Amino acid sequence: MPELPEVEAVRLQLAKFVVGSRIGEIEILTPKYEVGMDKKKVVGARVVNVRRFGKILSIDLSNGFSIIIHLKLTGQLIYRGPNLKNPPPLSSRVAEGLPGKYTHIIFKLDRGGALYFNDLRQFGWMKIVQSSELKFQSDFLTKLGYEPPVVLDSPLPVLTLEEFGKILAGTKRAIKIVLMDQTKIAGVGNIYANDALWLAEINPLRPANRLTSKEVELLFKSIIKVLKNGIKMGGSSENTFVVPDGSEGKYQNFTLVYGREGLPCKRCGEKIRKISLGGRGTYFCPNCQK
DNA sequence: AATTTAGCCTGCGCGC
DNA sequence: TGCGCGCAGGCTAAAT
Repeated sequence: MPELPEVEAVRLQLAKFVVGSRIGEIEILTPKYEVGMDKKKVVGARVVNVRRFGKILSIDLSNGFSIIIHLKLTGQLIYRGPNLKNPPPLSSRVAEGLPGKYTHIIFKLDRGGALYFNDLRQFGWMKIVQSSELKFQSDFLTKLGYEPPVVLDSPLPVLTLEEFGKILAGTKRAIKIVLMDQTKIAGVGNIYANDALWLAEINPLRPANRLTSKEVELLFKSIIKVLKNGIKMGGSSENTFVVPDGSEGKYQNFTLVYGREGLPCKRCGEKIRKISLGGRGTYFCPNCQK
């Protein structure tokens, strides 16, 4: 499930592969993906930049339009073409080749390149907007909040410790729910919320406004730490996630607590418990996360 | 105004 | 073996 580190891994490869390419034909294979995709706004334009706003990607074009994309749970963007010299083996997470069973959109690029949008569950979306409309708190960015400082060139305003403290003090919702609220903090999803809380030794159910200032600071640092580690590992291929060259991330092999139900806590050895919180799988150590 | 819930969609694992 | 059913999950819109 692509969160900030996963989407960042996609962004880095896309920037390498498609910046400078000209968009030729666009094939939309699944009718529901025609909504918001007015092809003639982008055909013939050149890709000038690839940005990331939280979990949303923006492919910026030379003609003032941007293609914005949310991969949600199972979306994939895969590139094949001349800018990928030695493609690694296509992960088995990409079903039935390219185009495959779950390919919905194909962007034909110049010099024989192509960008494929796959999505098994079809929760992901893609739409074309004017680049000038991609502003902080705009509807097109679904009113995303501040972003934890983990990359140098994020277009969203940086989440500071002070701002983080204010956000937590303003709600009594469970801390994990708040961490995953994109309108408050952009980019943190289920995997990294679980791991950050484990690292900070804080129970996911704790009301946000009841954290001590010490805990707030530790949690802030923990969020940054786990996100940076996720980026370093190229993201987590827990589900169907792959990067544009078709290879997988590594973080799923190094999660601190996520997905470790019944396994020993990496800190104290206690059995990791799984509960449902806000409809999402929540993993924690009942001994060291108080 | 803040918070919770249903729905989008498909594959998978479970029980019968 | 095979079938149906519930569950998973990010995010939005609607309901409370």
